[in-house]
Amino acid sequence: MTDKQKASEAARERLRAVGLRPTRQRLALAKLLFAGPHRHVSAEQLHGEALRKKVRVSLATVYNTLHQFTEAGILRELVIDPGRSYFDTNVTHHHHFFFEGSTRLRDIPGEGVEVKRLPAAPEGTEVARVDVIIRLKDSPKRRKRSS
Amino acid sequence: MTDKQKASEAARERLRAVGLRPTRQRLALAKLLFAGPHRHVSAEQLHGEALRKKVRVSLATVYNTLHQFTEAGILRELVIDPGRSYFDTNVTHHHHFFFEGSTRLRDIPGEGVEVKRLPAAPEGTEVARVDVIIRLKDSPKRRKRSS
DNA sequence: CAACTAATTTAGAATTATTCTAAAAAATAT
DNA sequence: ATATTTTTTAGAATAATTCTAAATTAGTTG
Ligand SMILES: [Mn+2]
Ligand SMILES: [Mn+2]
Ligand SMILES: [Zn+2]
Ligand SMILES: [Zn+2]
Repeated sequence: MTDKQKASEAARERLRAVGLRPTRQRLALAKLLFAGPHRHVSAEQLHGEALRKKVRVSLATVYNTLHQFTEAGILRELVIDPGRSYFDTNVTHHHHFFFEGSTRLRDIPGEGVEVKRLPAAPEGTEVARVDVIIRLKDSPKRRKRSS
Repeated sequence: MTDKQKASEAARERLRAVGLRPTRQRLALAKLLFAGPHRHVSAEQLHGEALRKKVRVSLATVYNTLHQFTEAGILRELVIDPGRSYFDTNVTHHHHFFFEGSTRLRDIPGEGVEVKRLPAAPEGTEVARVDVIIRLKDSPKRRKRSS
């Protein structure tokens, strides 16, 4: 079996597992998202990729699909940048480096950070998720000695 | 001296300290933001409050002012909710509870959370800020015993 | 398969938050 | 006062996202 076929199988199986019909669009998007290593994509980015690969799919469907995948638990939505959401194919416990001024995100393994002494969730609520975002800026090459 | 006068003085002094001209609009917004206890506001919210208090100010000026205050270090911008920024009058080190499905934020004192074993910032970058967001959901009243 | 029903996709309009533009107004400096 | 610089503003523009309602497609049943 070719790699392409394997990716198709995997995508089909993934949709079946979460109870979503394996439509042409969803299969194509699932392949783009889950074929290679983990990634962080915006809706526009993914839509662009699909079009480049000659997969005809509307932007509305990309949004619908990303939200369906998120609800199904095979994607995770990240809010990090004002005015744009990212979707993360890595739904295991982990945190993020964010390079300010860019759109780049890098994973930090879940064991790589410990969040200690979390206060209890307020009465009537429970913790849905803990997000740690480490915002990075370029470090100045070298500080001039002050005059 | 009345409380009102004291708030005006304080606002004027705050603007002077960061080198922003004490215009009518900036003074009014500074009073709304910094008079009482710490708060988390969106631009629209603050604009609404100003209008209710008969302070005539445009929404564009509210945005300009919030960004200027942020650059000056007397506000901090929080990205938590897709499609809307909050501005935090508490610029000391602290983290947040966020009540999903609402727009409510609650501070967690900086000492209340410890982030341990942070990996080093990648080469050429340095940590600008570490944000910890604890996303809360309503806890179910009581789970029915499974049948 | 054919017919049916329910789910999905889509184009395009609408909405929302935010930013931009360029002209008027206000603040400061001379 | 006059001049210079900064600020404000209305309104247009932009960008991401959501909505609507009609067309298409998938799964199901006879
Ligand atoms: Mn969403
Ligand atoms: Mn901003
Ligand atoms: Zn990630
Ligand atoms: Zn806060």
